[in-house]
Amino acid sequence: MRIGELARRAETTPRLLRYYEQQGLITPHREANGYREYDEYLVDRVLQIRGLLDAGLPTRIIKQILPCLDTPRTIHFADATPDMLDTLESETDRMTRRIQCLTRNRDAIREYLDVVRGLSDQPTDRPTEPLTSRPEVAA
Amino acid sequence: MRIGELARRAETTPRLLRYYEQQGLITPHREANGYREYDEYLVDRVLQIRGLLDAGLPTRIIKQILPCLDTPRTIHFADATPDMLDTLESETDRMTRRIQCLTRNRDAIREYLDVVRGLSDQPTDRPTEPLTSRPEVAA
DNA sequence: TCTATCGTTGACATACGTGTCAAGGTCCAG
DNA sequence: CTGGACCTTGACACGTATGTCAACGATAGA
Repeated sequence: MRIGELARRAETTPRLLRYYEQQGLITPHREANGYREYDEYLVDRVLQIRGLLDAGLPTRIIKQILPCLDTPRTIHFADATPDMLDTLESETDRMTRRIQCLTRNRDAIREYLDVVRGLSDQPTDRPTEPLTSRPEVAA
Repeated sequence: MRIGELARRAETTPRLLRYYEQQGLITPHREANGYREYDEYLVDRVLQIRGLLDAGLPTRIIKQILPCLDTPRTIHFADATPDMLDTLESETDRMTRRIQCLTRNRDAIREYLDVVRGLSDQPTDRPTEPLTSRPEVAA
């Protein structure tokens, strides 16, 4: 498929697809007329790239981890140098920390929302007790 | 405490603390001489900010969610406008998606690392079978 | 054939988080 | 009093992910 269709299907823009290509994340081949030609599987790949980008990973790292994400699993020995593996290892650690941070904070926001919604749904007479400490009201 | 100490304790730089202040994330008071004076609790707060930043959230959003993260829980009615709550709700959704994306990809990398390590630890004669499909070797 | 739509490259622009530097003020130890 | 460590503000710079625009080529439908 061509760049426009991929952009639509992967919820992005042609501009960004060219950017990802320039960063080495995807490498479409070319039609005779010079148009980029994208394989079907790139729809998911681009979605994946965008997810990782949104999660805060830089293209530099994404480029390194993409080869590990192939399925059916293919081992790319060329990429599997020892310090490449170390990079990956520490990157998974960072990802774990991100996950923990996001989870903790998301849950805290949820709890806050629950309390606020609870307060506004039932006017003022319910005890609002499942809290660790009595909520004070701040202007 | 002053900016240098906070920077050290929160593993960052004075530059960034001033930036976070400018973005409205923290508001130290001032000593008589104009020096910024930070409360103790800001060490954790800054760590939290940095975690969220690293997880890909922009300061704009972090600024909105910080008031929800107070503990003991304090409800800030001033911030609890209906569309503020909507923002928070959709932001928790985005965070959930990020978490899923990070988790999926981290696990995939882990699996990859396990396979590679398995291959190099035991030379070549073990079947390497817990895979969904036989790993091919790509140059 | 004309025109609209899509593609190409290249350049410039912007937002954001961060680094770095300059010019100067504060404060403490020697 | 002086030197060094620390603080102030302000400015400029950079990398990264994006938007946008210009100038041009390709393609398909009226």
